[in-house]
Formats: sequence, C-alpha cells, structure tokens
Amino acid sequence: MDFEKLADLLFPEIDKTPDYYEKLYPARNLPEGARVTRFAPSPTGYLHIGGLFGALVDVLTAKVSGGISYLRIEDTDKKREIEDGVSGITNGLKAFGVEFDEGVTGFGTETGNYGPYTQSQRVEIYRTVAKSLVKQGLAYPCFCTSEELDSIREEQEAGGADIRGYFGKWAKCRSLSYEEIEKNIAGGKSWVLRFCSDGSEDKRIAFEDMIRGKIEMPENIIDEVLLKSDGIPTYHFAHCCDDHFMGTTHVIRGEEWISSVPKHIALFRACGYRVPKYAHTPQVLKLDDETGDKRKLSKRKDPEAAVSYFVEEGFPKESLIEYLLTIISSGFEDWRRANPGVPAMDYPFNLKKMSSSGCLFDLVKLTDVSKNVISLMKADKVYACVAQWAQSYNKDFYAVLCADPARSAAILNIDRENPKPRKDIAKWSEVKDYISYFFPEYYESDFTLPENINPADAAAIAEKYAGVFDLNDDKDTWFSRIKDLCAPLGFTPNVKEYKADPSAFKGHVGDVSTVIRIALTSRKNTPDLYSIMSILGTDEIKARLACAAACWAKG
RNA sequence: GGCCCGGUGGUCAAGCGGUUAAGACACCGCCCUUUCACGGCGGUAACACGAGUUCGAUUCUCGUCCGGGUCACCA
Repeated sequence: MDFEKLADLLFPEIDKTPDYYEKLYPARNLPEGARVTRFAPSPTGYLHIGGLFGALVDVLTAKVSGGISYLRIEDTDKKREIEDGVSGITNGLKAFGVEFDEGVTGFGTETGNYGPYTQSQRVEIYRTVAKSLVKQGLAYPCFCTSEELDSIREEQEAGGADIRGYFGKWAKCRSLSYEEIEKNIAGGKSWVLRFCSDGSEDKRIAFEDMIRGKIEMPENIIDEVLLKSDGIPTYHFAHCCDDHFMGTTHVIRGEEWISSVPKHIALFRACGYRVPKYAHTPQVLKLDDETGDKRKLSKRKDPEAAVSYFVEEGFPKESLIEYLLTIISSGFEDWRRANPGVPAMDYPFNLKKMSSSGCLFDLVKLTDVSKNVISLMKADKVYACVAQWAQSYNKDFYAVLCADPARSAAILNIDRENPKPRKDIAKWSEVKDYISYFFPEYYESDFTLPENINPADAAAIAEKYAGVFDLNDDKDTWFSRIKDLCAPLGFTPNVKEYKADPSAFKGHVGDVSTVIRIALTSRKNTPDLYSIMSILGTDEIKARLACAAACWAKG
C-alpha cells in the first residue's frame, strides 16, 4: 500500500504538514515547573456545577505553579450543541469571577497565541495531523455503515466477548486495498478515519494520575474513530492535537475519562507527541430525595446543577467559590482560618491533596459558608450586591430598596461592621423578608403576643413607652428607660431576680422589650432594637406604638 | 458481562503500621444575653465486611459486598 498516495486521495485539500503548526505554536516561555491547564467544556447547555468545580481546579493549578490556564470550547458535536452554549459558559464563569489567562472569552471572542480556541475552527489542523498519520500507515479510512457496526456489536455481545469494538477480525476496513478504497470514494461512500492501533490484548499500560496515583489498565486495541464522516474529529483526536499544540502540560478532567486514557496515550505516541500528565477529578453528587442514594447531579432533576441557580438565588460569587474550595481541597478551611480576608484564589492549592472520592453537594454547608462570607462584608457592599441582584430578579424590591440608598444601607448595617457581626443572610433573595418591616410597602402588622404576656399589659407598655422614648439617648440611657417601665407595671428590670422567683412578677425586662419589639416590627425576633428605632424615626415609632396599643387594648 | 475508580460519624474530611481516630457543617445541651443571632464551653455520632501479612492494622495484600464510571461517527 502506498500510504502517500492514500493520504492524498483522502485529504486532497491539505497541503500543510504538522511541521507547519509546530512552528506556528512554539513552546511557551514559562519558568521551570509551570503548569499549563485547560478547561474544555462542550457548549451543550448551561455551565454545570461540576464544570465550575473543574474550572477552579484548572485555574488554581496553573496559578500556583506560575503557569497558564485557558478556556477551550469543544464543539465537535454539532448535534448536541445549543445556541447560547458558549455565552452560557463564559457568563457562568464570569458570574463567579473565574478567569483564564487565555482562550475563549465570550461568543466569538478570544485571546491568546495558541488559538483558535474553538475546535470547530481548527479543522484544518486536525486534518493535517490526520493526513500525516495516514502517510505513516497509522490511520485508515473505514466505510462501515452504522448498521454494520451495530451488527458487529450484537455479534460481540451474543458471543459474550470481553472486549468489544472495532479491532482485530472485526476491523474489516483495515485490510482494504488502495483500489477498493479509491472505488468506494469514487462511489461517494461516506467514511470515517480510524486509528490503526498496534496495541495488544495481553499487554498492560500504566500511568500516574496526579490525584489517584498509579493506574494500570489493558492496552488499547480498538481502532478508534479519529475523524467522523463529516470530517470533524472525535473528542479523542481533538484532545490529542489540541493539548499538544496548545502546550497543555496537565489535563484535568472528570473521572469519566479514566477509562479512555490508554487510548489517548496510544494516540499521543502515534503522533509523536509528549503525553501530558493526567488528573481525574471526582464527581459532584447529591443525595436523591426519593431514594436516599448518592447520585450524580442531574441537569434535568436538580436545579442546583446549573450555576445559574446560584446567581438567581443570590448567593454571592465568593460564597460558591469558597464552598467549592472546601470540597475541592481538604486543607482549604484551615488555610481560611489562618488567612481571613485573603482572596480565595490565593490559596496554595495542591492537586495531590485532592480527595479522589465523589462528594455530595451540601446546600446546608454552602449556606453556612455564605453567611460567614456575607457577615464580613461592609454594609455598602451588601447594599450594592442586594441592589444588583434585585434589579434582575425582584424589580419591585429593587425600587423599594433603592428609593433611599443611605437608609437601606443603614438598615443593612445593623449589627454589622463589628467584631461579632450577625450571620443572618445567606443569599440576597432572603434580604427582602429580613428587612421588610422597615418599608411601608411591605410592612404588615401582626401584634400576636407570646402566651406569657397578656394584651392589657402589652397595651400599657406600648402606651407608656410612647411617652418616654427619645432617639437622642445613647444606648444605655435608651435601655434604662425600658427598665424604668418595668416596676410600675409589675415587671422586674432584673432577669436574675425574675428567675429566682417567677411568681413574684408578670415578667422581666426581656418581656417588656419583646412587647416593644412586636409593636415596632410585628416580629418576635429582630436584630438590635435601638438601631432599628433610630432608623424608623420618631413619627413612625409613635404611630406603630399607638396602633399596637389600640389593638391590644381591644383584647 | 469485561475493564477501571471509589468506600473513615448524617455531610465534607484529616490520617500514610502503634493516635483518647483531628477539624468543619448539621444536631443536642450549657453559658453569655432585653428577643433572635453572634460568641464561648461541652455532647451524640465513624474506619463496609471477611481473611491474610505483622508483635500490632483505619493505614499493606487478597477476596466479598456496596456505590460510581466506561465499553458511540457524545463529550
């Protein structure tokens, strides 16, 4: 067989050799030990939480080593591609502040010297490499139809074969003569290009996974498809060409790829390329509500599988990143305690410390992490974030919140910006309910009292308090006025005294405060009342007090 | 079915042959406290199972079981 002739028959339009691309994409000038990583999603849907997880690992791995991370779009399957796939990914990444050094930056835009970073624009490269493989007798055209392939598969299954696929005696097209091939092509038969595997069934191949350590598997013997009948490469071949020409040193991807590593190593070697290091990350799972089993997050069943869910819910980007880092790297939480306030991306990440078992996505823990993150923010930032969120997801609230920005920021500053800030808010969507009683648009009175306080006493407290409070008081004075209310009405200002002999009093100063709190906010629990009152203002306080007193007086 | 990955409290996890088997979240209790939070202190709770190697196994080996992946002209 004249492979040169075959190559020209198969790829008449290709006039370059791989050498051309070797020169076009020279080795990066990076310091010793610098790692080049890539995040390479397919634009088949929104950005998945597992994708963000992977992207973070890519960026961190490169950053820690002084290397480069880039974003590549793997759009070789036009059937599964969706319209806004690319923007979905770049916007999702952007929403959480994950930035790459090179690659695709949005729909139709990219940066970097190793592009194009979108596979559909690299067809000439793949075909050039493919042609060179054919010239060396390392790849051949296959004219088998999908029906023929199906029947091979059926036969293999019926025979209980351990290894299934296109190889050995099933690889009929491997032995086609040039004349047969020429005839088929002239006849317009469609073909795929297959790898001509030289692997043997009884040999094993080992590689070092950066996360899992040594993994040993049978050698690849399958004549894998390199180019599909439309001339576009399969994942396997594109992975080999791209990661070589783009200079990837560390391929970080999901564990579902482990089983194809032998195939990939064979391809890299056939092409004469250096095999990259591999790191296969664990999967992000969730607990199924119905069965109680761990399972992979599903795009269809789990809204939280899409990162857009978290932006809609109003989790700050820092929170999700912070949480993801706790499950990505066991040392992160300790590091965080030792380095409060330092940007999460400064974390000295180490691939080797990654857990290799799949982990459950824990919304409860995310909530806790997020409360901590938000508790550390300044009021102005909280205000800005809530406003930005509301602008997109709750326009009504946005209008109310932004009517008086200074007042809203003051509300959000209650018990904040101090050494022990409150941790009430986990996501922006909770804020409206949290502060609604400050706004007439949302305030609904509800003067329901706890069982231990009777309405007549409550009415008396509200009435009396309306006459004595003074917003110019400092906090101690303010509270002493409440204490002063106690004794005349049969309460005690001294909680200990009350506990010593509950039967001697109607209640203690806490109960009196509760009455005032309910009158002012229609809630039994709130942050610091003193701060609340100073924001409410004298008129509003008097009005609410009177309203509550009237309600309670009626019984 | 073949091949491969994984299996420490409810969850995330330290651990690399000898530990009272860390820590975080959740849960419970106590303290602090004008409510609720915050904070502090304490508590419940784990090495899937069975062999083997060893003076000694959560750590090493094998088997079993369980969960997951993969066996496409999808990635």
